[in-house]
Amino acid sequence: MTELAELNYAQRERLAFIDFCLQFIGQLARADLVNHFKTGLASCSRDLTLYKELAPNNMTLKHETKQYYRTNEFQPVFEHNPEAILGSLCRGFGDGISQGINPSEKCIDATRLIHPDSDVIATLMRAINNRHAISCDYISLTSGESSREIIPHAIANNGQRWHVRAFDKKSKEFRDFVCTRLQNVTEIQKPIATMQAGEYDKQWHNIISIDLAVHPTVKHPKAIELDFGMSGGILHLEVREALLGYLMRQWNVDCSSNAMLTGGEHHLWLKNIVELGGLSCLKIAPGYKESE
Amino acid sequence: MTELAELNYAQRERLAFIDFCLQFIGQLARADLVNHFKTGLASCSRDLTLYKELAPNNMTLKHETKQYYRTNEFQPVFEHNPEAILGSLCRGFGDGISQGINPSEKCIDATRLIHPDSDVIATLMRAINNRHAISCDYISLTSGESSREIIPHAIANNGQRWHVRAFDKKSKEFRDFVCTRLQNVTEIQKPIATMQAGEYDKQWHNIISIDLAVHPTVKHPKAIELDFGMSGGILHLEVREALLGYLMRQWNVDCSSNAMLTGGEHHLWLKNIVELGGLSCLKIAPGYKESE
DNA sequence: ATAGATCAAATCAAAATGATATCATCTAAA
DNA sequence: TTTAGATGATATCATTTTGATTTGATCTAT
Repeated sequence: MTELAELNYAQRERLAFIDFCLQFIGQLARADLVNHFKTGLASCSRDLTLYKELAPNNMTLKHETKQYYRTNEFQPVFEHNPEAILGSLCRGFGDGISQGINPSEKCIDATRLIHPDSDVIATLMRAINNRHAISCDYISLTSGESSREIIPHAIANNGQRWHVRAFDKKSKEFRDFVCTRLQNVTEIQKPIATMQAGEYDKQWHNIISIDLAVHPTVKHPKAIELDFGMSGGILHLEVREALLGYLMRQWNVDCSSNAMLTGGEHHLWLKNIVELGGLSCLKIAPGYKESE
Repeated sequence: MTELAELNYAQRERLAFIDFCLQFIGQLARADLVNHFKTGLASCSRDLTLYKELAPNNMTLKHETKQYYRTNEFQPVFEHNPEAILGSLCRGFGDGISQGINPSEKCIDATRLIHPDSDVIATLMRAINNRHAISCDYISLTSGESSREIIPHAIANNGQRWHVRAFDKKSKEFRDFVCTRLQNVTEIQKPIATMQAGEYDKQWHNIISIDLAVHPTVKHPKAIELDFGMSGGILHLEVREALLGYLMRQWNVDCSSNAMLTGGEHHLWLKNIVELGGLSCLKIAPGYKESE
């Protein structure tokens, strides 16, 4: 009996592809494998035979259409990560290499309007890994353009934009910089000062426990419980302090102390806001009042 | 001279991995390849030699650290899609198969709080491909729980949730259903009526041209122009009518006729709102007034 | 009935891979 | 300073995987 673990990387990939197509498309022909992996026809037959050996009841060949079909007894051989599945469906699989783009008409991801430059990302990531500073020109929404030296230690998406978390030499504190607003980014090839390293970014490393509850104005709370996979109407999360405000804004979480926001767009309420005490990061959160 | 196109899928994948590591991490050791592809050490040496042949100036071996380093003359051999890059960095590459999860500390994607069940997605996708209806129990925010038969034709992410676009037999029109609010989903194995097919979903197929402009209240418009890659302060988009409202809400686009919203959270304004005429899909858009 | 498409299975040659041994280079500990 | 240990390169050979080709089966469409 063949075991999955015995197989090499390429073979497992092809079997995973078969598994995926059956589960999420329902059918599969040899030509699909040839197209995707640029492999020979004979290989496809072999792979299909191998898959049948691993999961005899997962598919049947219909000669009418010359395709394999998923059976009702289908049991996935591979665990497919839900987020990754949706990504693959949207992109039309890509080829695993350059993520080829055959965007699907049937699975459409949210429109991303902000696309960081990949050279900027590359330079940032290398600086992060090398523990180096970068010099750049930054355009702030409040103060406009200026040259900066910053020491980045992480990149994060706040739901809309990609930010880089970095020590800012100008203000001498850790801050967020929007990746698309960085220009002329250059890695500075020398060691950084100790206190500028990511380890000293308190707000980044401080993990905050929050309880999100269904907002009391919601008429059918079960819908929201299902959305967020809540048990007992509560979603418990552990969040970096530096990212908490963004999260609240992204999910439109009512951060008033008594869930007093109305308007219908708030599905969630930050239940333990009072216990958390004052947090400057919540300034941007819906309904948050600082002086309480 | 070896050409990229001559190589097989597995080899190209490994070379792409080398290329990616150099560009986005800056360094690479044989062990990284062994870990990722579960390959033999000798193979790694072969792959590295092959990569050197393809791009002689992209990396140098430093014996001090026994690693290869990206040179300043680096020219990527593969085109890496920006969105895919960030995904790979966040997930710690995965293994291309089950998208193995070694979440990175240095690259953090936005927190997804809503995770559609992969069996639901699978059933929906198969029904879409097979042009079949499904039966399910749906919990609506406004009207609560009910059994439905719907004919799905696409899945879309509206920035927060995954929706399925489907003909609803109950209301006899095309509507959006939140994937996480579907329960007991079953494919109905029989042909659908003509008018229920996706081709007849007018709002889905109607493509609307919109012009987004930097909101007049923004102090440093260049920051926003950079974010959205605008030329001349305008971002032109073609959007499905069915998704337009979500897009406006996702990006907080001021949809009032004269960009009258204040508050600082609006970076964009829908400049050609007047030309568009009344659109019911904009009901949920910030600042939209129906009777004008 | 027949041509055409697609699948399966078998065979053989070519290519890729894994295992192993030997050597080189550099670091870090003795 | 010397030496052990880690990691890299390279070469060789056996094994495995893959590609190409042929033959045969099944079904559709004409």
